[in-house]
Amino acid sequence: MANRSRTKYIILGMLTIQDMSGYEITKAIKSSTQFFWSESPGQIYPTLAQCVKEALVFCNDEASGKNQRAKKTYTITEKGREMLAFWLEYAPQPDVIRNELLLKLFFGRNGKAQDMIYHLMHQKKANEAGLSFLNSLQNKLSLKNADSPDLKYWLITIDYGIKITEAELSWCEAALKVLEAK
Amino acid sequence: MANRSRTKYIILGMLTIQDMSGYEITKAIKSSTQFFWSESPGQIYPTLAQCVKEALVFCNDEASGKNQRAKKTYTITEKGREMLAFWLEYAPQPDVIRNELLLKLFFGRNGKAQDMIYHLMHQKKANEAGLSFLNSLQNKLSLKNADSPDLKYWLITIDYGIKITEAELSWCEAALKVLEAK
DNA sequence: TGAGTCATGTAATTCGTTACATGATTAA
DNA sequence: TTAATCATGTAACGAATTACATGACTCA
Repeated sequence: MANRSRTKYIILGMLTIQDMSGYEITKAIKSSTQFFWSESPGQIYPTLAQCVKEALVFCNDEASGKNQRAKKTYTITEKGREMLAFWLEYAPQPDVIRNELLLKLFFGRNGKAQDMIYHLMHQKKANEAGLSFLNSLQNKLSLKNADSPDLKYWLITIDYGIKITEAELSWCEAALKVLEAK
Repeated sequence: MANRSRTKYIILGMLTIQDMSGYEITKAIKSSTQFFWSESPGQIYPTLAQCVKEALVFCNDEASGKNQRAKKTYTITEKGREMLAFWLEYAPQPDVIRNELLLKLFFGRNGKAQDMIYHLMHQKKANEAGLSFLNSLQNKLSLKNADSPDLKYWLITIDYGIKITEAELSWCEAALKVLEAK
């Protein structure tokens, strides 16, 4: 089943916010969607080139003779907007879920309880850091984009991050209690 | 960076519970770890063969002359147990997180609000079903494995599922309120 | 006798990451 | 001047899924 990749759509989506270069798209993903969607640069650049070929985006080619590695920015085309809208209509496909911490815990009795406790403490700290990142992101976004039609949707995704991280944190604490008892 | 696959470890782990065939391992994964770890049969069989080659598991070969497709069961070896224990010590590696529902919502203003509401309602139903599955799994496991040293760990993973699903459910409801409010 | 499930395995293909190569610009 | 970051891109590789091929057993 070909074409299951959604790199194309995150690129198109990012370009609805503003014109960007491949590098900027990569950075934008890292700073805003990282907690529910990630992409590597080695995926972004070829897909971007493919989007140009399909006329979904337009390349504002600044390639002067001198600088071969000049920054190129991309603009989404009408066709690109249509493709994005079309994709949005369809039911999201369930993604592979893989959580190595859970897998280790599931087989935990074959290892040292102390190691499991250590893994959980590490996870707890990561959750605490994640929570403070999400809270500051929430504030920053709300202030900077008060008038943006995107804001409502962005806040929904951040709310997801916060609720899930809080739940994970409370699970960590409960699990630690179970393993530390006795 | 080779050998990042953890299929080997889930196979070894499953074989610490009891001897199983490849088919049974696949089924066991589907019925117990599916909500945090999945594997496809096309991954299980070759990895199982590899484990035999590395002497991590032993094949109880019932291959009589007649039935070429007889069920083969596998037993974990001492070396396999060591390998599993070794893996358990190490900090879990962060796995790729991909949530297409979130990605669609993030770019939601480029689509119809009604579609986003529909996607969320679908997710809400899936969470409700998941919750009832996890609750019955919790009961079944507790009764059937009351004396098993694995039980404590298994319940921790189920508790994760329940807490996360509940959080997702409450997020769905909150998000629906935001989007349905005019 | 036909459907469904039990059961094992392979091949093709896709997806995506990592590592590398290259070079410009900027701030200490 | 040198380290960091900005910036684009390719090649090699690995992981994993899907689809397919094969065939036995069981139950209605």
